[in-house]
Amino acid sequence: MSKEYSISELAQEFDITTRTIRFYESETLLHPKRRGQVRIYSEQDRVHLKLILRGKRLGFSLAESKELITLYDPSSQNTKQLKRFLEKISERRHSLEQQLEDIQIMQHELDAAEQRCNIALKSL
Amino acid sequence: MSKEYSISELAQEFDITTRTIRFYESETLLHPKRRGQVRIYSEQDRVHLKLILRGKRLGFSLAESKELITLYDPSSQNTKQLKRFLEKISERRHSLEQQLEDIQIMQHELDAAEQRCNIALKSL
DNA sequence: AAGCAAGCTTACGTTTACGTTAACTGAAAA
DNA sequence: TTTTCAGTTAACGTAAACGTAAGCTTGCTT
Repeated sequence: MSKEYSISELAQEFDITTRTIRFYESETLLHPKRRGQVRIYSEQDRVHLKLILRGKRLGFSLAESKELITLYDPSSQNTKQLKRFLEKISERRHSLEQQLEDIQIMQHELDAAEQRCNIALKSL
Repeated sequence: MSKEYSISELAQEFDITTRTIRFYESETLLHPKRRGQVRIYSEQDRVHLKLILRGKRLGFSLAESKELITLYDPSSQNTKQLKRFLEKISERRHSLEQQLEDIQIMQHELDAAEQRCNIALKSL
């Protein structure tokens, strides 16, 4: 049996609140098991949470992250679904490439800004 | 004299609404001139708008983009300010590097998901 | 002169992503 | 046994980022 986690373990590991984790569940992004009424998280759940948080850092909405998780799920789908998923993947790829470009531009701008600052500092 | 833009010109160019542009102004991220009560945007304003939208794509809040614009402004600052700016630059750089890593991971995941989809499609 | 498009202000509405009590439960420690 | 702690549901609150609608002005254009 794979490892199990409590809600506060995950909250600590990822530096978020338990409220946040429960909220993700209420938005059906997570589906922990229950022992009585207490939530038990599997390794899969943990991976899903990781995906959500990574998505967040990339500016994805929860709805988008939810899609990503579905897309990540190797469960059975029909041809039409799979083709839609491939389209989604392509969309995401474009978005990521745009972000990559944005990041590179920003990094250059930060370089330039830093230089200007340092020059200004030296001239004081 | 550098070029001037109307609000709808910019809205069209960047595919946003005029409401959005006015909102950015109300949040003091933009400072267009006025001809009467009509807003006139300079090339600088356009660049600032560009920065804001790039920030958005990277998941920055408007407050953060506002900082970036200030940081981008080569106006006169004292030593303390400049040092704070350098810190901010360093923070941003870390954030961008994290994002870069996230993007790369995601791209690999998309690769894998795409493969799985294609394999599943062929087996039908 | 009349109308229409583009712009303006004001203000309330909406969605997303949680924060924040409140009030309860069950297990464990003192 | 009492308290404490981690967990639970339910519900209302909130900040950010605009959307939307009303009602007004201005500058063409027909």
